[in-house]
Amino acid sequence: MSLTQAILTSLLEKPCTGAELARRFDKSLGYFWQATHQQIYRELGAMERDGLIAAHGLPTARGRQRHFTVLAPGRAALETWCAGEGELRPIRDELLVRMRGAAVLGTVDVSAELRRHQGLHHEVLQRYEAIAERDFPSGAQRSTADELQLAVLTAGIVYEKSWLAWCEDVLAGPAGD
Amino acid sequence: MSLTQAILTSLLEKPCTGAELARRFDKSLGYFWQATHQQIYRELGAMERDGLIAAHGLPTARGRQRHFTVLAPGRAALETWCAGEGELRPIRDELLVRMRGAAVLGTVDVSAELRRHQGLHHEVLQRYEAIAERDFPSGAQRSTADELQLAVLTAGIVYEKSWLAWCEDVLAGPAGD
DNA sequence: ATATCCATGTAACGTGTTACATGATTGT
DNA sequence: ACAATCATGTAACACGTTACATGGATAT
Repeated sequence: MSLTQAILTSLLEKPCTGAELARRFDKSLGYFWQATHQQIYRELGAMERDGLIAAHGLPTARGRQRHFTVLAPGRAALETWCAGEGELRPIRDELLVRMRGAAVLGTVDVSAELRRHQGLHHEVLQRYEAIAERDFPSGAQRSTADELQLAVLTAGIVYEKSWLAWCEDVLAGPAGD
Repeated sequence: MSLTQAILTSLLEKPCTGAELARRFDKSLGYFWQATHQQIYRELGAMERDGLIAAHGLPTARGRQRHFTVLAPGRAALETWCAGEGELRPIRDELLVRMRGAAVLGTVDVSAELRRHQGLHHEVLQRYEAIAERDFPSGAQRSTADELQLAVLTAGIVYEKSWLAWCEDVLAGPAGD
C-alpha cells in the first residue's frame, strides 16, 4: 500500500504531527493520494510499531501533540519501494457505470450529469494550473526535485484536461448527427 | 456503491450466473469497474436478499449453477441511481507517489518505471482501439445506446492516451534541458 | 472410478469511510 | 469557570483481496 510511503515522503520533507499530515493530505499530497485522519493515525501507529518512524511527545495522554520523524529503516524502506515496480490502476468511474446503465435502460438522460462533471473537472483544472503557475512559473530554473514535483502536478493537469475533452466530445457528438 | 448497479446493468443485458458475471467483469465491464468473483457472489447474495434480483436454480446445493434475473424493484433502483449524481474520483496513483518520494529522496531514478508504464499504457490503448474498431466501426449507423457504449469506451481511450502523452512528456522534458 | 475442471461459496485480513469519544488548548 | 476548538483516538462497518474449501459436471 502507498499510504505508508506517502506518509514517509511527507515526514521526510518536514516532520510533523498526525493532524498536520491530515492537512497536507487535503492539499498537495491529496492530488495523487488521499487519506482521512483516521487512516493516518492507524497507519502512524503501525509504522511506529514497525520502527519506521518515531514520535517525540508521549503517547500516554490522548490529546497531546506527537511529532513524528522518519528513522533510518523508514528512509531505507521508502528508497526500496520507490525503486520498485507497480501495476497500472484501471479506470473505476461511477459516471461510466451510469452511462452504461443508461444505455441498457434507454429511459435515462445523463447529459445533465455530464455537464455537471464538465464543470467540476474545469474547476479542478483551474486549481491545478494556478498552483503550477505559482510554484513552478514557466522559464524559471528548476532542480531535479522540482522537475519531479512538477511532473506529478502535470499528471493531474493532463488528467483533468483529458476528462474535460471527453465530456465536450460526448456532449457534442450525438447531438451533431 | 456502483458494484450493485454494474451487476444490474449486466444482468439486464442478459441474465446469467455468477461465474459468467465474473467473466464479463474481466472483459467489457472491467473497462470501467472491476470486481472479483468473491465480491460478485457476496453482492449477488445481498441483492437477492433485498429483492432486486432472483435466481432460478436452487441455492441448496453448492456447485449448482444459479441463473439470476433482474426483478422490477431492481430495474427501478437502477433507473433512480443512473439519473442521480456522483462525485469526481480523484487521482490515486502509485507511480506518482513513487515520483514524489524520489523527488524528496534524491537518490532514486524513476525513468525505467516511467518507460515501463508507457509500454503498459500503450498495450491497453491498442486493446481499446481494437475493440472500438471492431464493435463500433467509423461511419456505421449507431443507436443512442451504441453512442453511449462507445462514449464509455472512448473514455478509456482518452484516458490511456493522456497518460501516454504524459509519460513521453516527462521522459523527454528534463533530458531536453 | 477417478482425475480434472468449473461454479459456488467461506474465512481472514487489509484498506477506506463514517460516526463518535476524550483529553488538551485557547479565548473570554 | 466555561465554551469552543483542536489533536488524538475508538468503534463499527463497507469494500476489496487473497487463500482456501466443497459440490457438481465432464472426460477418460
